[in-house]
Amino acid sequence: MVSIRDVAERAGVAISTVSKVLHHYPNISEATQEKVHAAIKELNYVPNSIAAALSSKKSGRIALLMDPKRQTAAIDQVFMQYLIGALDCIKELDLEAVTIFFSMLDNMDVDDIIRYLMSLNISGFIVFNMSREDKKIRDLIEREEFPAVLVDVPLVGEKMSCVGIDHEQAQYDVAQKTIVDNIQYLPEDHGPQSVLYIAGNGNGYVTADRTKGMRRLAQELNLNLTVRYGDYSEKKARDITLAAGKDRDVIVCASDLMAIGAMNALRDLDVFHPVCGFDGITLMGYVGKQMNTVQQDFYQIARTAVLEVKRLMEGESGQKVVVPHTLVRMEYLDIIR
Amino acid sequence: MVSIRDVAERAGVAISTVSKVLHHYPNISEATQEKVHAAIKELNYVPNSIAAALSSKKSGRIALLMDPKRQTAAIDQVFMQYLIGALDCIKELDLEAVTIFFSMLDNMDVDDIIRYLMSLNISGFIVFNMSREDKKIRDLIEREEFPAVLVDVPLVGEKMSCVGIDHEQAQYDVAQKTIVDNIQYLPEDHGPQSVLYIAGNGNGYVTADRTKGMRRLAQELNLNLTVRYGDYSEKKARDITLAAGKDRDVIVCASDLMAIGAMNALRDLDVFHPVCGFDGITLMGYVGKQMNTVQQDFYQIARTAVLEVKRLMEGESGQKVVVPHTLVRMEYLDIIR
DNA sequence: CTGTTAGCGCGTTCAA
DNA sequence: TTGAACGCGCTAACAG
Repeated sequence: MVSIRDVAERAGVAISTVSKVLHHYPNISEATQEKVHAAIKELNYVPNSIAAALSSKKSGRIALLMDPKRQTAAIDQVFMQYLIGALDCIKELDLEAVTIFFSMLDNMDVDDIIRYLMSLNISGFIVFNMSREDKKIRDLIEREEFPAVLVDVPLVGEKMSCVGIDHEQAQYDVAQKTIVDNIQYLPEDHGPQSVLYIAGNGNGYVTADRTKGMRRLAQELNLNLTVRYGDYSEKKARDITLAAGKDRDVIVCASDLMAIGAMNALRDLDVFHPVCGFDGITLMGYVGKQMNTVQQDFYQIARTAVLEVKRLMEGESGQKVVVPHTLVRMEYLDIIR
Repeated sequence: MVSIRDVAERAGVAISTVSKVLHHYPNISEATQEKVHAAIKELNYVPNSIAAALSSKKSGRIALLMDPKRQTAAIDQVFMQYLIGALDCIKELDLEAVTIFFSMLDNMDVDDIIRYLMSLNISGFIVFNMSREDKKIRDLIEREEFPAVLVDVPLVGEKMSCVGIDHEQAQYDVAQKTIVDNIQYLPEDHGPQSVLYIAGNGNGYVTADRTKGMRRLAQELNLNLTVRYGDYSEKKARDITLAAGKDRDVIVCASDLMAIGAMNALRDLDVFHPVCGFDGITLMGYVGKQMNTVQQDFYQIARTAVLEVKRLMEGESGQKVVVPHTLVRMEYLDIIR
C-alpha cells in the first residue's frame, strides 16, 4: 500500500505538503503542486480514508436510517430510490455512507444507538421514513448528538433540518387535477360533489398535512368530503371503498397503493369513479393504468437530504427545505428485471 | 469520547491489557477481565472502529456491489432483500458494510475501481447480480485483489466463492410441479405435451442452467419444448406468448415478471394455460394470483454470501455454496406501505 | 511557501 | 500474566 510518505519522498517534499496539496490548501506553489500530483499519478496513490478520519476526527460518514420492513415489496421502490439518490450524491461529494435499517437497532436503547453511531464515527445522519411510533428514533433525533436531516418529518433545529415536498399543496393539487381531468364523468346536477378521502395513518407525520390540503380543496370547491384512514394498506383502502365508495364521485387516496386498492374495489363494485394516488410508484402504472398521482422524486429528495446534512456538518444551521413535486398520469410501463 | 485509555485507567491496568481482554486473548486472569469489563460498562466504552482498522490494517468492511438500475421497480424487492439480509448478517458479525451500486462506478476503469475500493479499506466484497455484460466487474473479480463472493455466477477460485440456488434443479422442479398441479387441464390425447419456455437472457449466468433444467424435464417427460428468450422483460414475454403461446399446454418462464407477462397475454388471447415463474416476488402474488414459482430466499442468500466472504477473509479458500430453494404457489397478498 | 512534529485510538510485539 | 512502547497513515498546528 502506497502511503502519503511515499508520495512525499517521490516528489521530494514533506508529508504535510502532500496533504496540503490534496486538500487544496492555499499558499502552495504551482511547481510543488505539479510535483506532488505527478508523484501521486506515478505511484497510484490513494489516500487512506481510515487514517484521515482517525486523524481529523471527522469521518465524512453519513448514516442513512431507513425502515424497509420485510414484505412491503410495493414500496421497496421508494427505498431503492432513496438509496440510489443518497449514495450517488454521497459519492459525488466524496463522503461515505453507512446504511442502517431500523431493524438493526431493535435490541438497543437510545444510548446504545448513540454509542453505536459513535463507534461508526458518523458525522451526521438522515432519517428517511419515520412515523410517530418510532419513538427511539425520535429520541435519537432529539438528543441532537449528530447533525440530522429528516425526510418528511417537519422538525427543525440548530443542527436539524427537514426535507420533503409540500404535502399540503401536493394533495390539494392532485385532488384538484383529478376532478378537473374527469369533469365529464362528474355529475352537474346533484349539488356538491362527493369525495371520499382515504388518508394514511394518524401516526404518520405527513398525514395531517395531506388531509389539510384535501380539506382546503373541499372547502374551496364546496365538496362533500368524507375522510377515512387506510393506514397505507391496499386492503384497507379496498375495504373502505367497498363500504363507502360506491356513491362517491371521486376517490382521493394518500398513497398509490391505496389508490390501487380503491380501484380494485370499484372494479369489484362494477362502477367507475376517478381515483388518484400519491407517490408515483411504477406499480401504479402497471396495475392501475392511467390514474393521476403526485409524483415524488424520491431520488432527488434523497440527494437534497445529503446536501443538507453536509451543510449542517459544515456548521450551518438547520432549515426546512421544500422539494418540488409534480403531477403525472401513470401509464402502462414495461417492467424489466 | 471515551477511549481505551480511559478504560485502562479506570480499571487500573494497561491499555494493551484492555485490548487483549476485548479480543479474548488467552492468558488474562479472571480478575483482570472482570475489572476491565466493569470499567467498560461504567464508562460506556465503545471501541473506535476507525482506530482499530487503522492499527490492525484489517477493516472488517465488506463492499456490497449491486446494480439496481433506476426504473426496475418490480425487482427492487430483490435488491432490498439482498440488502437487508446482508446488512443484518454483517451487523451480527460485527463487520461493516459499504453499499456500492454499479452506476457509481460508471466513469472508472478497473484500476480506478480497485483504488477506490482500497481507499475504502474494504477487505472483501460481494457481487449480487452480474451479467456477462458487466465486463468491468468481471475484470475486477478476476484481478483477485480482494476476497470475493459472487451470487449466481458460477466462478470459484482461491479467494473467490459463489453462492446461489441450484438453478438447473429449481427450473426442473417448478416446471414439473406446474405440469403435475395442472394435470387436469392438460390434454391426454394429443401426444407429448407442448411447452413454451421463456428463458431469460443469453448473457445471464443462470440462463444456461435454467434452460438445462427445462430441457432435462422435457426429455424425461417427452415434452415438445420450444425455447424463446424474453430478456426478463414482461413485455417481451407477453409478445412471445401472444405469438407462440396460444396452442401450448404449459408456459414456463425463467422469471416471475415474464410469467406475469405471459399470463397477461393469455388473458388477452382469452385462453387458459398454466404458467409458472421463478423468484417468488410479491408482485406475482399480487398480479398473477395463484401461479407456481420457484421461491428464492434472497434474504438468506445474502446472509450466506456474507458468511462466505467472512470465511474467505479468514484465509479459507473459495468454494461453491448451494442455497436451498422451495416451490410456492403465490396467493393474493395484502401490500402495505 | 514548506517542513517538523505531535497526536488520533488502537493492535501488537517484546520485556519484564 | 501484564505493561511499555512503537507504529498504522494522516491532519493540523507551529516553526521556519
